[in-house]
Amino acid sequence: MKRKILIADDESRMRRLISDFLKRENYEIIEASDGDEAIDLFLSNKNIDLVILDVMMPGSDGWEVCEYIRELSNIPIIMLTAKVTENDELHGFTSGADEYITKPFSPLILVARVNALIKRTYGNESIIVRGILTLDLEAKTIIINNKITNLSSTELKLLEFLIKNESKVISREILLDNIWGFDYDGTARTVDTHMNRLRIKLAEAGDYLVTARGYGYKFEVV
Amino acid sequence: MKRKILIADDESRMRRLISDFLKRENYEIIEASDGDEAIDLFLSNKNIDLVILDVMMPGSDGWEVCEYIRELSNIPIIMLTAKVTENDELHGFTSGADEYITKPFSPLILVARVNALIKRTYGNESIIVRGILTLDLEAKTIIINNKITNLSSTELKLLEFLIKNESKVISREILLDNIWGFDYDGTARTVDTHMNRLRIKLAEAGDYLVTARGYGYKFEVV
DNA sequence: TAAAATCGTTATAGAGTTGTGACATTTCTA
DNA sequence: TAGAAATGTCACAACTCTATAACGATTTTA
Repeated sequence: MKRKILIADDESRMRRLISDFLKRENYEIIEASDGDEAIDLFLSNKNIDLVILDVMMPGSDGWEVCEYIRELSNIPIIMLTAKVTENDELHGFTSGADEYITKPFSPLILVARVNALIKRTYGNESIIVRGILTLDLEAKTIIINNKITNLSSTELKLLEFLIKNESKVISREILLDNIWGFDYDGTARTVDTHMNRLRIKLAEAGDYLVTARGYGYKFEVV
Repeated sequence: MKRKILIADDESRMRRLISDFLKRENYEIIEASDGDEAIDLFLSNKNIDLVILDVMMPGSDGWEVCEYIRELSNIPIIMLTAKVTENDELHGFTSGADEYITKPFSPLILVARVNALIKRTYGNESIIVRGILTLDLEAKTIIINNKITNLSSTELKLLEFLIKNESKVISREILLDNIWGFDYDGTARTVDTHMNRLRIKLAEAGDYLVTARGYGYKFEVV
């Protein structure tokens, strides 16, 4: 899955620099040129995975943006500080940022920190949350509205596969190949039945399993 | 069990910051505003589990407090240093601290270090309590509703392994590998039989051993 | 040494899972 | 709007997996 990163810096050259390096690492980049735009973009893009904030920006500065975002989410945040002053330290502690990088910095350092933070945060995810649905891969259960339901082996594999291809329509053939195995030669109707059973177990989250008539199915949080 | 942590720092904002983050992790916090108070509080609170000391403090500084405490106890100690100097390193070696964290630091890093140190120090305790079940690894017994039952070697290893992987489903293969050994080539049915025997011994806590059909077993306090 | 405890295996009944076909329902198209 | 195509739903039979008891072999304990 391509991770989405929001960068806020008022210097366009700096944004471009960071953006280029991160795109090379296969990240998707969203750029904001000041603090207020950063907040706007954060709110309108619901699945941003990491935020990089310059401290010095017109309008809301980096600290304000950081605190604002931290109110809403535990998403990892990296602060770019021109020089660490006493003030910055105090800000940093209370604003909830995860990492600090002092300007000037080597882009490679930045990339390394981003990679590390992404991995630390999402690397060994055994619990996947999408909307009101929580999938616990270790416990082999789903939780919806505080109700725990067991998933059978096929159901789990099916749901996991669809979530990992979130928003993409997957054909029955591909589902059969990936979940039942390439040599499996049963009918495609089998997929429908299992989707039906999954929807029943997903209950209020059943709508997340979307039929794409003529193509297959996709997982999408409505 | 709630672990008790003593924090000594002369900056109240810093104390509050650390305290907030650790309380969120369910630690109980005791705050000292200088080195002498830290020593007082350490002596008057007999069951402190970990100490965090700022190096720079009026009165007795962090190193002195560290050495003092180390005379009395092997309790884990984390030092907060403004910047690591040659001198600090030398101090560090002789004062007996377990960890160093350089300011400024991310609160999350601190929390992670504290968690790790707590686990390293107290993680391998010999009495494990889960719900109505008490497992005594040294006595090789379990206690349920005041009734003591002996566990055989296999039963003990099985129960311990499952508890240490609480809430995670463990396959029979992994259980066989970890408890019977990699070279063991018996049938997976053996696990079932032992689970059955364990459940009988666990009596009212038998439900803690949950069958995950198609996957294996997990330990979970209901 | 005899009795008791532990252990691995096997057989079997029962419970959960799965695939399939039949039919109902929805959606698309001419 | 009628018919075709695609999908949803249900029931059932086949299949797989698990719980449990019983047994013999081995080890430990009294």
